[in-house]
This record gives sequence, C-alpha cells and structure tokens, in this order.
Amino acid sequence: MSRTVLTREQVLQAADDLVRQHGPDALTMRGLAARLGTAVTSIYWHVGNRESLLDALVERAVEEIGAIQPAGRTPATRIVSVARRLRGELRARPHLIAMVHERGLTERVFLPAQRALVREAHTAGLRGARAAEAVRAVQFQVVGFVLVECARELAPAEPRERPRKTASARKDPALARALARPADPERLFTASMRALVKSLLAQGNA
Amino acid sequence: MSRTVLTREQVLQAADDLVRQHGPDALTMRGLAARLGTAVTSIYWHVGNRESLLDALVERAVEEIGAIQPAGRTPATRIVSVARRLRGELRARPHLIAMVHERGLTERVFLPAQRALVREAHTAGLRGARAAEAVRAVQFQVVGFVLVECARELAPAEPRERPRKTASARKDPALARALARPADPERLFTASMRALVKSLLAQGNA
DNA sequence: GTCAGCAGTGTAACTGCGTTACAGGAGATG
DNA sequence: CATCTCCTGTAACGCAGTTACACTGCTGAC
Repeated sequence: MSRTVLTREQVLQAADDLVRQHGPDALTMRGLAARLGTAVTSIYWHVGNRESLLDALVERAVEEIGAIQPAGRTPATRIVSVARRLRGELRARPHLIAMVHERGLTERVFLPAQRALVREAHTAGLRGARAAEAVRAVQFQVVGFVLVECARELAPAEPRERPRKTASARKDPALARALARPADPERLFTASMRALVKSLLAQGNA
Repeated sequence: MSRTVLTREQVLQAADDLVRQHGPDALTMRGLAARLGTAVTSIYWHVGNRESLLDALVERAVEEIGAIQPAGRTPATRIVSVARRLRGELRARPHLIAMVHERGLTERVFLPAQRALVREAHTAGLRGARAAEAVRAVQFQVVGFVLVECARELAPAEPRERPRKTASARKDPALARALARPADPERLFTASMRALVKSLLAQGNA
C-alpha cells in the first residue's frame, strides 16, 4: 500500500525541521526515517546520503534568503542596510550558517547581496578592482561577524575570565567595565560596519 | 614492562600532530592509540575523553600564540600590525581555529592581543565604552575574517559560478573581472582592517 | 492475462566511532 | 608474601552512516 508515497521534498522538509530544532548533529538518518515513519533505505533512495542531504538543505536556505533590497538615501547607509539585513537573515538560521561554514559554501551565501552591494559601490564612485575590494570587504565582514556571533551563542558556557587589574584598567575604569561586560552584537555590528563602509567609500572620492 | 611509560604530554603531542596533519576529524581515539602503540583505555586514563583532549589542544594553542607586540609609529598602523600578526598566528593553525570556533572559545583566542589593542586605542584618544567598542570591532573582524578564510581553504571544491552578464558588469568590466577572480585574502584583510581602524580612530579626534 | 521491469520499501547486516566494565601487570609499601 | 595504587589490555556496548538483497506494487508490452 505505501501510505501516500514518500517524496524527496518531504524528506528535505523533515530534515530541515530537525536541524532547525536541534542542530545538525541531531540529524541522523535513522532518526529522520523514524520521524517520517519509514525505513532508512528510503531516505537513501531519495537523497543519496547524508552529505547530499545537508547540501540540499544549504541550497534551500540560500534560495530562501533570496535578493536583498537596500534602504536609505546615501550609498553608505544603503550598504549598511544591506549588511544588516543579510546579517538578520543569517542570524535567523544559526545552525544552517554553521553547516554552510563547514562545507565551505560561504561564497554561495554571499551571492544574494552581492549585486546590490556592487550597485551601491558603483554609485558611490568606486570602480574596478577597488569597488570589488569594497564589496568583498563588506561580505567578509558580515559572514565573519555572524560566524563569531553564532559560535558564542551556540556554546555559551564560556567561563568568565576574572578581569585582572592591569595598568590600562586603572587608567580607564570605564573601558575595563565595558570590556568585562558581554558585547552587544547588534550594536557592535552596526558600529563596525558603519566604520568600515565609511572608509571604503571615502576612497572613491579621493 | 610497559616500554617507557606513556605520559599525558605524549598523548597531547601525538594528538596535536594528528590534528595539524589531517584535521580534527582524523583524530580518533583508536587511531591515536595505534599511533602511540598503546591501547585506547590508556588514552582515556590520561586525558579523560575526546572532548577534554580537544579542549587541552585548544588551551595549548592559545598559550603558544602568547602575547603580541605592536609595530609601527601611529596607533593606526600599530593596531593594524597587531591584527595582521594575530591573523598570521591563527592562519598557521587552521584546524585549531576551526576547533576553537566549534567549542565557542573565540573569546579565549582574543585575549593575547586584547591588552595591546586596548593600549593603542587609549593612546589614540579613545576612552571608555567607545574604546572597548573599537577593540571588540577589531577582534571580531580578525577572527571572523580568519574563519571565513579557513573555511574556503579547507573546502576549496567550490563550483565556480559562471559570471552572468548583469547590467553593472557591462558598465564596469574591470569590476566584473575582479569579482570573478578569487579574492587575495592577505590584501583584502589588510585593506579592510586599515579602513576599519581609520574610521574607529577618527571618532577619537571628533 | 501474464510477465518483465521499474520505483520504492524493508530487513539485516557491515564497519567504524566514543566509551567503559573488567581483568589483570608492575612496582612500592607493609 | 600480601596489598594497594597506578596504569594497561581485552572485549564488549550502543549508535552512527551505509549497503546488499529480497520484496511489493504498479505500468506497460505482448
């Protein structure tokens, strides 16, 4: 009888759910089969093997992110807005980001935002290799930042280092206090992105 | 008889070698035991379990990196030099970096450079929370960048996307060409780090 | 009608992993 | 000699990915 035949799409959806809820490690072939009320071999028939399955999930996620529209008046604010939105999209899928990272598909994730960034860099007066460099700098910054951010969230058991009273700490207690506090990623991201973009675009007018 | 008793240090060294040569996944307890000509249980007796073993390796690497001395005349160049040297140290241990990332110990890696960065930010006129933000921005940038960089190296099988002829490509063929070429990470890192630092320090004088 | 062939499923196994229960051996101490 | 601690080896458990192989149900050809 085979109650309502199993489809590749169903397998992918179930795998996606599993990964989203419990992380990539929780995605076992047996577990997935059990969840779908079928046998392991069916999974293999539909998706090949675990590796291909994860690849498919990544592909799916990248497509989901899709194009990103800039917002704002000046090129700088528009670029920052693209960066922030891209970060938001990535942050919404922390486990998938880790997977993308492990399989070296980071370039792939960049693409949705690349065209928008290129356009903005161009209207800001950047040309050729210099424009390319600016675009790449922004992309690296976004993905790198999100990676660091996700890592500290997924493993938050960091043992708090006791702040040693160094010379600089005594000279600037406010700084020491600020460094002892956990960073506010949202703020930090926006601030450093603004700083980066500002300098990058300044080169266009020089 | 037990030929020259096994020591914890020997286990760590062998594990380190294995990870450096073939990556963290190649570090299996059985393989390690075989390499040391002993039995798995001895490994467990000396290091507890695989998790603790990896933790110990990370700790070792962080200590190896040690303090980082700035070089250059202006605070900006000195900060950039710290960033570059930190990147160099991290790049020399790509597998360890991945491990650090997975166990959320990124903060730990930051520490060697943090004091130097704080000092430079301070002499550049940054104070309190703003100085802390600058230091953190640089740290995030370095580690994020290295993470992205290592990911693309460890998995270089990225299928080359055929460059579509978009409107912007036709307008600026040099840019299109530059984006089609693989990025030069060294150059890109230095450039974006300079850009970031420049803006961050500019806030101190404003 | 029947029979080959294909799509899809299920059973049961293989290998390799981390881990551990348990039985010792070597050397110090009484 | 007995005993105790430190350390090592044997053999297993459970779980992972993967697969060989037999099977079912359906479709189309004859």
